[in-house]
Amino acid sequence: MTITTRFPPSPTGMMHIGNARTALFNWLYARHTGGKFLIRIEDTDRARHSEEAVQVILDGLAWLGLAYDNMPESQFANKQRHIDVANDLLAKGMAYKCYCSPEELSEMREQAKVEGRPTAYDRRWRDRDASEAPDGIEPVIRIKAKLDGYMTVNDQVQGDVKVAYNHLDDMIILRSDGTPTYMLAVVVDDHDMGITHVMRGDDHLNNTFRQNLIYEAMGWEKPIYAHLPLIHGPDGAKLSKRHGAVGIREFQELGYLPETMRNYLLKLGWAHGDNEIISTEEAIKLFDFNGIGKSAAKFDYAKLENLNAHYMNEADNERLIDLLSPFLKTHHDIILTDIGLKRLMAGMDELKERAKTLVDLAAEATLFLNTPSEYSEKAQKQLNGGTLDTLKNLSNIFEKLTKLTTEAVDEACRSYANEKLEGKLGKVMMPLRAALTGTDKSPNLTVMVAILGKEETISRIQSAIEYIEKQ
RNA sequence: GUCCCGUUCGUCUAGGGGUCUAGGACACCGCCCUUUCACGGCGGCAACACGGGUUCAAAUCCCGUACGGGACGCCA
Repeated sequence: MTITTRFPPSPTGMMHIGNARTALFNWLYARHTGGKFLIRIEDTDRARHSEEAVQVILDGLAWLGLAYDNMPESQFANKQRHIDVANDLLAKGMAYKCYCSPEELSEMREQAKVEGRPTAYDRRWRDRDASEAPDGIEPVIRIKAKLDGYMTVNDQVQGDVKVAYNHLDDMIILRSDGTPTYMLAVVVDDHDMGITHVMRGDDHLNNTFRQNLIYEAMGWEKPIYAHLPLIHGPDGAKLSKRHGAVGIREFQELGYLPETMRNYLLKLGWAHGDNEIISTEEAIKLFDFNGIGKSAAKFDYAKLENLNAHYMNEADNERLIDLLSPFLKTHHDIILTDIGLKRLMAGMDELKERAKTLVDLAAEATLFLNTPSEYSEKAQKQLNGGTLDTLKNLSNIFEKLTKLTTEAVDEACRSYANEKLEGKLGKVMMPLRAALTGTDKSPNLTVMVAILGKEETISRIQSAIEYIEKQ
């Protein structure tokens, strides 16, 4: 049998990082075993459903590079099949009609709470005859759970987990309006799609027992389960918006690379010895249930950033420039010209080594693309009467050089420092940095000068000289 | 309240009875490199939740306690 995993998101308008990890693990396992990875959209809640919301999920998967092996299936489309199964169960006596109104049920739960009993449905209609049904109430269909013994789930992550059958309630499988519930739909779809391995969040562990009731009643083979611990925020609570970015789209917009996310998410809850940097190819080779941890992990934004710096540094220059374009546009309102493109290509080795995210990279790239429009406070301190001569002299020296290569610039700056400034290179470089970039931090200046070229370099120095003279 | 799960440095984790004076990574601190910032190099700080067992020997196995998390919908 081909190993088949699945990712069944409900279209909520965003793809939570936790779901992204679930998708990644399922994808990895399918690739590792040479099996299949299927997508199913859990869109049975029609009120909340929208095409855009579905697209957000699909976009997220595409960005992460998780290709699936089917046409994304709609759970809603399988509605009739779910209903048929419910009726089948009813006919077999494995399910029954319950005529409780929602009000009656909540009353029952209230009462149970007060008395300290479990709040599960008390099976009051399990053995009653339909003739006792009150008027005007459309029944729901509930599954009949066994009353004795225990169900054991051999979870690939959690180990053997045992629950008494009588703790499982007779859950609703078909609503009073005739629509199937999630519990029924997942089981039927997973079975029909030939899902062999169900990997999902820990929060579904309890559901597993109830869902297994359906597998057992239908005589279907149950899948192998693996329940992943949840991802928490720094404060230990379920990761949510108040902790910072949680949607995969947000991470994209913050300038993280997909390979970073894959590596980080993989390591969050899965480990292979001391390996930290794991390529996707390696991950496919190594991924297994053994490496999955049992406890919830806190999301660490600092570590993510560090990893991203690593992958940025490794990334291909042309690809980085492609990825950078939208950031230049949205953050700096820059559209790359031919000259800009050339400068970035020349400076990318220098730039990418320094940046942690594409947002950082865009900001630094700006130094190559834009003439400074203002000088930062620290830059202003470098531009005064004391450095005016230095800048004027540098301008002349650069003017006379036939070609501003890194070596030539370096040589010129050093000998100027030796002759006029007691060998203090910083006294040459810091004013030059301020003049060229408008800041006190920048990539290697000799590289910058070489990339900017004679005309642009001298023009920027001249602007700084004018600025000083106006003071 | 009921049921289920978890607990190793601040964080992610390695560890599956002796090799653990508990290893790695991020963060933090210090030094070096250096024209700045960053990178890089070197070094440092820092953890087996607690209490009982089992055993010659426990971070590793068992039980309990505490704490944390999750589930208890005609949502998915």
